[in-house]
Amino acid sequence: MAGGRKLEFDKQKALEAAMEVFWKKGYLGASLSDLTEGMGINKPSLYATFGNKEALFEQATHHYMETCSKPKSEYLFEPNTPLAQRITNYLKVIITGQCEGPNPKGCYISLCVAEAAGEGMPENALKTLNAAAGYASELFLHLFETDEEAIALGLNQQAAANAHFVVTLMNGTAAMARAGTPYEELQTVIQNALRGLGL
Amino acid sequence: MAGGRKLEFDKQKALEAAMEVFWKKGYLGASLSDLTEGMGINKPSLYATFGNKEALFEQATHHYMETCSKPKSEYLFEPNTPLAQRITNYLKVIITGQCEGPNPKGCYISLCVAEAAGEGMPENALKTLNAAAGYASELFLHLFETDEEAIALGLNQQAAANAHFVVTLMNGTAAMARAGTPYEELQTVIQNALRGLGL
DNA sequence: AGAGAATTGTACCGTTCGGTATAATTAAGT
DNA sequence: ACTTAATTATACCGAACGGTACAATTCTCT
Repeated sequence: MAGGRKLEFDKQKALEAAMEVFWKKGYLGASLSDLTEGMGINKPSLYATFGNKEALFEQATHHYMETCSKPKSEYLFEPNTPLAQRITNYLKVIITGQCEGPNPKGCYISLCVAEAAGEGMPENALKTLNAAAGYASELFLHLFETDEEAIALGLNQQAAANAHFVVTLMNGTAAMARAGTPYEELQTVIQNALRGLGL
Repeated sequence: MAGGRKLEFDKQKALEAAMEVFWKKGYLGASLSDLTEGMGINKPSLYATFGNKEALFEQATHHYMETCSKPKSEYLFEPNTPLAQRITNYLKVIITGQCEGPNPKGCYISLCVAEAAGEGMPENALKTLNAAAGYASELFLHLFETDEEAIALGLNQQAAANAHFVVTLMNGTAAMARAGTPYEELQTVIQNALRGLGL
């Protein structure tokens, strides 16, 4: 006993489109008109499929982390690769993602976190965002504390400070990329970053 | 032949308050209700005194640059002080301003530039913002190209790249500060930054 | 074919947005 | 005291906000 009209759009494609809208406009900056237009559906379909704006944001944020953020972390743990090379590769692909390609410039998370500090963001959206925001810090903290070469180089002694440094720089490249700085100009900071870590 | 009722508020105090509202909420995020409430005046007074939201933003941005941004640059040109010390002092006061005090966390310009990339910002506000955004880059470019000690250290050879590095990091600390990172955790990046410059 | 379930488009809800018209105040100059 | 100029408070404008009711459409199952 079932039936009913079929969905006329691809749920995953629509979520991807919503992610791009939030990426470009932020949570508060993205209106329902922006979203429905970008997703190619109308409001009742959006609400029936994703709940409401806040729930859609949570799903879009999760999608961003899973498809754009987390996969890049593999570069940091590539076997048989010197630490400096791994960090270089990681930062290169991060900055590339911030500057180039079809996606909006900058970092989805960094933008929305900046927006969130101005208040006006609903509670669940904040929780989702805070969870995502801590990911990069924990990633580098874990790297500097447990990586064999990092320990040999003494980076584990000030693992937290070193992790803060890299994450801060990545937030900086995100801001610069969003402001329009091209990859070629931004990529040079990788060398400074490695020197700043003593590599 | 004059006369008329006296202004019941301090123009400069009101502009200062408007600056804080934009600093906290961004341009689009700051509603007229936010502004009038923060400034302690009502809408007709705001429009009579400052023009409209966009004109008020231009004046608030100018006020920010003159009172918060530019004065700190003196630390970079303090006589009889080693370059590393000057940069350290500058970054310390910058990060302090981003993390502590009565003002909103982070950087006014960095926030609004991030907002501007999402479109929806009026033209004159964009122009004002772009002019302000280039200030820090030019400052460090000028420092690395003309400072005696910088030249002796060879920092002028890659002056643009080195300036980009510092400015990128400052945008990063602004983002971290806005997200709530305290001064003590953020201040450690200064050492990494100096090492990254070879100092 | 017909009944029931689900999605669609349209039109609307109350609220807030940036901005303003109007009229009541307050002051200066004659 | 009276006119005139400027600021104040209130109330309002059309548009856009997030969200929803409703009816028409499209499907599956009997």
